Amino acid sequence: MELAKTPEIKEPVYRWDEKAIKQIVRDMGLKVTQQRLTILECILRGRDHITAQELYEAVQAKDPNLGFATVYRFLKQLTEQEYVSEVRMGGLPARYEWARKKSHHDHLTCKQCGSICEFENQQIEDLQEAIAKSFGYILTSHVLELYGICPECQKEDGILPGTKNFS
Amino acid sequence: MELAKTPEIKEPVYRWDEKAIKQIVRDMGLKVTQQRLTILECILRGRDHITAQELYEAVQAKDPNLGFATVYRFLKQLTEQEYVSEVRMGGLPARYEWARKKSHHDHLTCKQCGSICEFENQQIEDLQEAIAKSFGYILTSHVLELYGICPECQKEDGILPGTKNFS
DNA sequence: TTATAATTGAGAACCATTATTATTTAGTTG
DNA sequence: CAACTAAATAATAATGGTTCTCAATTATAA
Ligand SMILES: [Mn+2]
Ligand SMILES: [Mn+2]
Ligand SMILES: [Zn+2]
Ligand SMILES: [Zn+2]
Repeated sequence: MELAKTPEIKEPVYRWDEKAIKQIVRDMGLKVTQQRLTILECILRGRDHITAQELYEAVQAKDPNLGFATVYRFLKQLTEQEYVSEVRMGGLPARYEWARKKSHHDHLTCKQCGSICEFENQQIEDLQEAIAKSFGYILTSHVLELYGICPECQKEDGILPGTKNFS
Repeated sequence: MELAKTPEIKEPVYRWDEKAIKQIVRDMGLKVTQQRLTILECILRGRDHITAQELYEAVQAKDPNLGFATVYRFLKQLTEQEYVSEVRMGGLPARYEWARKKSHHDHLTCKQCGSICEFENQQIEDLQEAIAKSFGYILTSHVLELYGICPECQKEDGILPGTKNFS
């Protein structure tokens, strides 16, 4: 199931205790509110590559009063300050991941079931730089998303299209 | 201004006369309607990397009755049958280009003014294949978009952020 | 020409995201 | 601790791109 040959350098979960989480919010120059702590907990301890909607649902479980806009607002701030990074695939809703526990990577997504592999490839990164330079551009960012059919879905001939486990 | 070191193999414009355009629609297995001819004319003779909205406006100039949904509908069919390809950048509106006059390419976009360079790089394509294979995936498609600052905008220190010429 | 299935235009619906605003609250200052 | 103020929140409306619905129209095959 978990075929992610990830290059992720995962910091252990206990790194993210109450105190550490509060410190993140302070470091961001924002007020420490229970809402922000709850949202951060869900991001740090929940699934990776989460959508705003999914995050909202996770957060709801802990605090049913926590509003919808608050999740989006805070997600935006986290993205701006590069605590999380936003992964956009086609016209689909954006997905978010904690950016500071992994090095830069791109994604390979199964079109059938949605499972995601992370990879990094310095050769491609270098080629991108070279291309930009050849046009006289200063490269500031890039999006590289690969789509395909994962080994699981190749086997089963893909009759489980609703599974969608964006791991 | 036009710095696009494009690899495009442009077929001359006169290739797209009335007859040829009608034939495209027939080849698609669709009925030949004046609306579809008008839309195709605008795609084939108009600017490249056009948005649905821009296309709609171009089409409006020729036929003010031609509806909005018709443009989207036909664009989708064209995309499905790979007559045009859809380029999505982040959360921005999709842009479309006639896919059958150029070979596959990716895009380098200026964040400031929006000008687009097209490039193809077989090395990157090969690496993508290799990555997918290494995870056991069958690669079906990919998105590679580079973003940066174009030479023009580097000069002028970028005080013309509204220019947006998605060439 | 007729029959019929495809196409159209208008507008409603949709969905992710952002903006607005009145109310509440965190953090500071005394 | 109490008072103050700027920041944050929840609810809700608005937005913008895109898709859907459906009654009316039209292209094509027989
Ligand atoms: Mn990732
Ligand atoms: Mn192009
Ligand atoms: Zn799969
Ligand atoms: Zn530029």
